[in-house]
Amino acid sequence: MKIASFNINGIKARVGALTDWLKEAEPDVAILQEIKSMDENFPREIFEDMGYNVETHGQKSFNGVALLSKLPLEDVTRGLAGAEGNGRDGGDDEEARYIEATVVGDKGAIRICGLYLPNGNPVDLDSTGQPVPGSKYDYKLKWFDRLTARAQELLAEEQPFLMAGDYNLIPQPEDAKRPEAWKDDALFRLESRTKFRRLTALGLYDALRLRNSAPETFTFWDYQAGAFQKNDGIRIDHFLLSPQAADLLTDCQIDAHVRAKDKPSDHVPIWVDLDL
DNA sequence: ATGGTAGTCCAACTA
Repeated sequence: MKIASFNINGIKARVGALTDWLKEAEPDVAILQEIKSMDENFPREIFEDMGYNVETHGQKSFNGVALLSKLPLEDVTRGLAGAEGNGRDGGDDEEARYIEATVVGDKGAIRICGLYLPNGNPVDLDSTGQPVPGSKYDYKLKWFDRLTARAQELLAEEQPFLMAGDYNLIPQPEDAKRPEAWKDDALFRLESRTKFRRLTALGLYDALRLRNSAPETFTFWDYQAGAFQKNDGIRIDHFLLSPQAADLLTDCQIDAHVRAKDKPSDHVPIWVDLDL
């Protein structure tokens, strides 16, 4: 079973690039981020005509996640528990960033968690260096805590699951062409990386690093300053696998060539193949 | 320090 994640940066602008890649890559499941569309405006028929079931969790203009699957999407849930009602998440995930569903393959089921973790910039700190409550950076760090809580719940079930998407997080210096340029950025600051490390330390596996130790392996290149041509990128789109899912992993790849096509997203797809 | 690009949807925000 081939499961892919792709931050498409706007479905309206990406219908062509997305359908081209789907035809070429033929994933069984595609986890999408930044659809930037309300549910009723998502062009679901285009993907249904390609044989995909479609579940969206959208909002107007910003964020928004979706699942496309050739197999039925069961027990779909939208939003991540634990919102605080701090005005930014409205107490119930005002920002559409999370969706879950179960897919059943020939050899068993897997719970698929699709996420678009907050960017977190600008980093807003008080005089003691603590993130300002209610700031974007604070929201990012708290969102990590909520995701970690959900991972703990799922790990207790001891079943295959994965959490995939745009984590807006550079795990290590080798995951950026120019790590020094990111040292004070919410994508690389120590508080953010500590949260990511705490999540993986529960016992989740970074699928790419189970299969690939090649240098300069990135999933995002800024549109500006010819970043892709210089391979001035970062690795921020990740598949984290539960132990039971990691046991099924047969491959993990990044489709970097997609970034060189017409009207590309600034992210490229990353996918895993599981023996399911 | 600014502006460089892109998407959404026409003002400004997000990345």
